[in-house]
Amino acid sequence: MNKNAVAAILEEMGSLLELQGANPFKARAFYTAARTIEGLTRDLQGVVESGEIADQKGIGKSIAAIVTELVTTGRSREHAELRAAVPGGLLEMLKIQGMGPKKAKILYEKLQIKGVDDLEKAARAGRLATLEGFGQKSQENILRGIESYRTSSGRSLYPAAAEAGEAVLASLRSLKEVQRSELAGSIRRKKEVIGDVDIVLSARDNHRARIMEAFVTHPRVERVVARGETKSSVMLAGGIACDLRIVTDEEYPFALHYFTGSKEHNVAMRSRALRFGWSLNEYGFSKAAGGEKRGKARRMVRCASEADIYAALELAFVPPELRENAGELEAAEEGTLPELVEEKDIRGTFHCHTDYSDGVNTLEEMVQAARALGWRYLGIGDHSKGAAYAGGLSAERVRDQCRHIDRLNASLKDFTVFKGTECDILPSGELDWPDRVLASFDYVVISVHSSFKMSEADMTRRIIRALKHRYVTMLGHPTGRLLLSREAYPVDMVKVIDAAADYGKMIEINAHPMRLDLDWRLVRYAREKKVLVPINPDAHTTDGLADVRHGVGIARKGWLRKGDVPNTRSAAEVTKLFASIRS
DNA sequence: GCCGTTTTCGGCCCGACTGTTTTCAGTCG
Repeated sequence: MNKNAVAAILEEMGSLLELQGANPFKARAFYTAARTIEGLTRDLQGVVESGEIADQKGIGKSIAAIVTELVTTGRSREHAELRAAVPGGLLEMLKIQGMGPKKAKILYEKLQIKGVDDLEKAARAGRLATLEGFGQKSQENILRGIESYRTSSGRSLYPAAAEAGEAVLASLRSLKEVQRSELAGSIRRKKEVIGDVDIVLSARDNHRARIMEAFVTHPRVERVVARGETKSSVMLAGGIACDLRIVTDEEYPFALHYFTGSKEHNVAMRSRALRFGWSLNEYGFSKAAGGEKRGKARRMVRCASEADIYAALELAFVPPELRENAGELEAAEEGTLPELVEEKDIRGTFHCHTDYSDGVNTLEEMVQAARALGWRYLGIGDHSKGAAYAGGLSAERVRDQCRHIDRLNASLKDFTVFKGTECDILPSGELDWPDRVLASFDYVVISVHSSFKMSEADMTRRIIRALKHRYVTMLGHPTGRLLLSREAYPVDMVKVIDAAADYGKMIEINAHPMRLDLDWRLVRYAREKKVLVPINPDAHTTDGLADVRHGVGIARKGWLRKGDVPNTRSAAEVTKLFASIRS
């Protein structure tokens, strides 16, 4: 059993424990362990076999035994017992907004409700409102929750959520009452998948009502979920949830920090604050209850910025992208936080399309757009012949395009167009171009565009075989996730990254808004394995080139420095890099 | 169930909002 499956089972065990009314801290221990397993980049089986599993943070004797059992036998007795004790449908009910373990438990015990369908029937029949602790409003909210659960996954890709959040933020910022404001939450942390949009702003107390009114009546708002003086929640068009929090300007740095998260980072920060004798919340530091017992209380510190909060806890400022409690606090304490790659470091990109295949714009238009971004080069990667659905080029058209690029290069000053291809990886792992054609490019991107339904083992073998090919430069859209609603094809990315490290190949971060598919943990793993990670927008239009910014966000989240991203290098250095990968 | 800068017990982050209460529990982030 692989780590994602193990993590999912631990997660489920946490929920089952909550549904049983077990000690909530016990349930939390399972959630924490799930997160730890999920974040492992080493082969879980190896970690289990060597016995190092029990050394992992948040995994003790009991959970180590469960994980070991899961990895070696594919099942866990304890999990099976929990499953037998709690109807599976209750787990699904927890996904409904406003429905937690306590309510689910009551509904099961009093009304024998065992799942979402039962719940809907009971609510429609008005049977929920008769229960103690429930009422007419709860019943209506539950019905609404069921509807939105069924119509949307409740999660968006980063680019869509960021666009919606920026639109709402921009109109709030136009109000003169607003002092400081920012998108917080997972958008600020640049997660590839976003649960909701969080906005934090500061204003004087007597201005809050007017700002809150502007927020809940914003044109993008479809429904107001909750409305208070300092906090409101709405549903934006497109099923994107959005929260606004208003604080005083003095509280602002604390609120921004708090609502940026992650939850795990916050918990670690609060624990650290307690060691200083302080309690940390979204409003500031205060003397911890029983502070004298926990440690000697120090003088309160006023903080004008997030950096001041970290400084007060004797930490370097942690960039939002790193706040996952994945080693960033230790690095901040030691002063070893990385200098992350920035958008301004990008000097070109390697995977975009022109009207030779399925792109919209001409070669010249794409080059002009790249120059307008201040770039120094552009790599073209139109589709190979087998990609008929995407206007794949014939060998003759490749020759035409190469000559076209030569002519263009001769006319350009201080700008280089690289000849590339996005070559299909055939189901066998062979490439869609013969070596003779591959040799005519400066570099080769390879991608899977067919036979998505292979087993994980076969897909992994297929990709690794293709990656090994001498003319291959980099792997394109590595997990193949096209849309959030459609799962990625199954592939063991840890093995693929290991292979890329062995063969000296690169793996792209595909920054296309619908295809932001390289998880930050894998990006970080690639860096640890010294695999170079170019950021490619997979642009099909001139506008699409600017999508590299989404990739930069994920790169930063994966702890990438400038040197880890080859498209921060000069054209001459890139030319050398391509040549060295080939030799 | 996990953990340890007063360690093998006794904590485990903390506050807003909602809906149901008449002082609070549940949920969420």
